[in-house]
Amino acid sequence: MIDITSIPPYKPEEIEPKWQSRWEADGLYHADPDPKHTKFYALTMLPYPSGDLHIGHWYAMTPSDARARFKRMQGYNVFFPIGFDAFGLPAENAAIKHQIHPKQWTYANIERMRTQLRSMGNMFDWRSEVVTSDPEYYRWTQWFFVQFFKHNLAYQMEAPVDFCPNCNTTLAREQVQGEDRHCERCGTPVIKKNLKQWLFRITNYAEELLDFSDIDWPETIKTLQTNWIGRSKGAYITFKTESGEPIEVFTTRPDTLWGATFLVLAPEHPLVNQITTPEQAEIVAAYQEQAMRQSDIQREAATREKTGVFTGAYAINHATSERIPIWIADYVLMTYGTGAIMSVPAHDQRDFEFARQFDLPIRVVIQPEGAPELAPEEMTAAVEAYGTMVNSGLLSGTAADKSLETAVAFIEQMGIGRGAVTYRLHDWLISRQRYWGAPIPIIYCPKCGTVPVPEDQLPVLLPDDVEWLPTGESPLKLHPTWRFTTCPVCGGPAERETDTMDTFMCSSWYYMRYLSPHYDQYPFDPQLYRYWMPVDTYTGGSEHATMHLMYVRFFHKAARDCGITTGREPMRQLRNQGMVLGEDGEKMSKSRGNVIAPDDLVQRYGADTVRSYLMFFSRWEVGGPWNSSGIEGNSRWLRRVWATLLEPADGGASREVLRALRRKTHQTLRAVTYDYENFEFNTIISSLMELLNEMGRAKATGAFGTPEWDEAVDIYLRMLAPVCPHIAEELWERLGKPYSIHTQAWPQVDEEAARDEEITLVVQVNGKLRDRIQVPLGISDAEAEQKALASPAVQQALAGRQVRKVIVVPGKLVNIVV
RNA sequence: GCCGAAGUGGCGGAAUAGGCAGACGCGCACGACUCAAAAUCGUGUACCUACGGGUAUGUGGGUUCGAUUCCCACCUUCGGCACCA
Repeated sequence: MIDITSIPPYKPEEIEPKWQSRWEADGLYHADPDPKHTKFYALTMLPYPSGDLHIGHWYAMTPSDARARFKRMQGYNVFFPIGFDAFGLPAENAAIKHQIHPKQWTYANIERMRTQLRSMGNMFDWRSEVVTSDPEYYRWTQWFFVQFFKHNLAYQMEAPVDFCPNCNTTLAREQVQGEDRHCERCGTPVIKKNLKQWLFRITNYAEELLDFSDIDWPETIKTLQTNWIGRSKGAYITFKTESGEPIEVFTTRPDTLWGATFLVLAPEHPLVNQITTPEQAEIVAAYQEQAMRQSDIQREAATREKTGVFTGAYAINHATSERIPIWIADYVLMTYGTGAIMSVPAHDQRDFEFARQFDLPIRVVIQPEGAPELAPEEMTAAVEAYGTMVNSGLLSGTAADKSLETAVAFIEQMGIGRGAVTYRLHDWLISRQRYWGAPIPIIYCPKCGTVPVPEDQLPVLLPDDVEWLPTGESPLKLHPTWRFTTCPVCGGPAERETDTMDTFMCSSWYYMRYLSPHYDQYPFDPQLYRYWMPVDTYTGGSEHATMHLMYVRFFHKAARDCGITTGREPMRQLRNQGMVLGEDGEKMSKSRGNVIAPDDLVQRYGADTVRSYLMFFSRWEVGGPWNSSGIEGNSRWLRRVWATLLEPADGGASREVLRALRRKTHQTLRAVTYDYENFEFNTIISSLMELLNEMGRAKATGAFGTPEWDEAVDIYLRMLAPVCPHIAEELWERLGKPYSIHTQAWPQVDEEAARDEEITLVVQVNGKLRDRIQVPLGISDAEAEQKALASPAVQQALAGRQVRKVIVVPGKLVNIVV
């Protein structure tokens, strides 16, 4: 009899901290360049130190860690670093609310989160840790700004910009979201403010950003970025006012030029005041003011009635030599194209509505194929389809498929315009009127103008002795001495820029700093850069699609053009995880009381169980609601792994049982290898559960202690190690295998062992399942057909009917058609 | 309105993708162990059935010997965009 009590119980609370300290002490996860191994840079998005590691962090990081471990066992030299995106508003809000310095708040949170992160048992190389609010980090953030400034990729502009009245700062276009145009961080609707701000020329890279050919990124992210960039092909066309003032418009339909019966300018268009006639001046001014106020409140839905006023001025349509009126209307946006349009009411719905509203002429110049002949007075909507050009002078009769290029050629020949491409994308506004960020390293000198801080004077340090006003105004502006300095060029008195940088700037290059976080000659050690870059796999949330994930691509390309980086893209492969919801299916939030705290789970079940459940409960890219009883299943599974592998049993299994055990072991290995590679984490766990069930059955029939059993155990632990690193290490040791399992090689599939000897042949009659018969592998089609027809169940289903056709799918199925 | 993703048992999901629908787990039911309970182990678990079989992967069509998988139309949910000329 076997003495069950001799088996020690599985105690994750003991083995997990034990192994974590041992791995740490041994530097097990340190990655250094090694020419003998292919490098693999695995990266998970760095967390913001909000105070507590939440289940979302675990969900993002655990599968990334498991896959990094898998890659390492496959023989890659894997670098898997971690850090903190430590600048940002919450720290400052805490400062204002609780009278605690943002630095103190941030660094205390980081300390706490480091401990929590360690409890996950990830293979982070902590030597590479980066904190973006450390002066030795933001020195180089500022340095990048200076390089961009020198290469004319950073510039200052005064314009109406999006401003969050709650966060008290300007925002980039990407950080304004939704129909009500609210702040990405706090949800408050933004307002427009006329301010002088720093921007990066991301629009220079619009075309290159649309090219995803070098990278393996999810289609959804590529689509979101493509839509955000919003490329439109068309033409610029210059009209002239009667007094000879040029007005340039952008259109995607140069083929409709002959139908342009009026022009519309945005109310803020700089030409408006110049061209407005004295009689119209008052009404135009009133409209401008109203439009200004309206954009200050909120932009309304697209369905609202068109408004606008006539300027009194006329322009000449060079194509028709016609005199056409110039209007202003708020449906034309100053921020897109040239802020002016040619209005073609017959072929653009918005222009149509405007023309009907104000009784402006409508002229048909496109006749779509198959449509009844269009008559302006009968139209109830614009016809936007392409078609044959009509009423278009020399170009009349041009077919739909040629109309665009023919029209552009005509316009260019006439010298009134040119083919062009515009983008919806705006330049990246990086100025923030906040304290807790990297100061923009610029000095304003009354004599020398705008001067970058010399590189050897970086970083521009944030002063510690600051005070917050309840108004939320940046303390840097109010600091008694900090802003006053001397000009680095002439030495005269000068002032510092008091704005800090968007924190997305900090997170645009951290993957380079990880390589050498304390290197003080350059943002990174070039030798390490050559070895490790680019990032091979990047993981994180898809909510960053048009922010971080676009900025980081821009940044890398811009840095390349400054001669700093190489390669077109920073991250070769991207995968996004979904979100863990509360048990009620809603987003977790303190106010809802549905928050699942990972620390509690670790205490109750151990990190390995939490890890395996997170990888098991849903498709990783989808996520879903937490289930408190679901995790019990994973807890049971690991206890069963423990018992099945450790508890001895009697031997004496038959050859068939052992053969079947080997087959299942290697089939599982094949499936699990595929799943790790392809981010299909949930089926890794179910395959491991299945194999354990099979091992349990084999053990009950005497497999324990046989070479086949030992092989199954060995392969099992190696497959388990990336998901549950602690229990795998502990069992590995208890079974007398050499430390550490995490430096072992990934096992090879023995295809011979994995091969089925018998297969289940599915027999259908007219596509309906009638029988399943066991046949040897490699059976001929004729034999399969014969066996299928011989089946009594099939004979019954055939009921004596004539067989018309038999389809045999080798190794799978026979379908008999009658 | 435009762009994109997704709809499979009571629940999470599987089916490497035209070829056995529901793997694995949760839950539930029954049984074993126990004075009892918990834990553990075992068995069962899509629906209907006149026990022959029939019906099922959001709905309706289509292609095919065969469709969760491909095509068309529609419905629902989620995400993005918002008069972008």
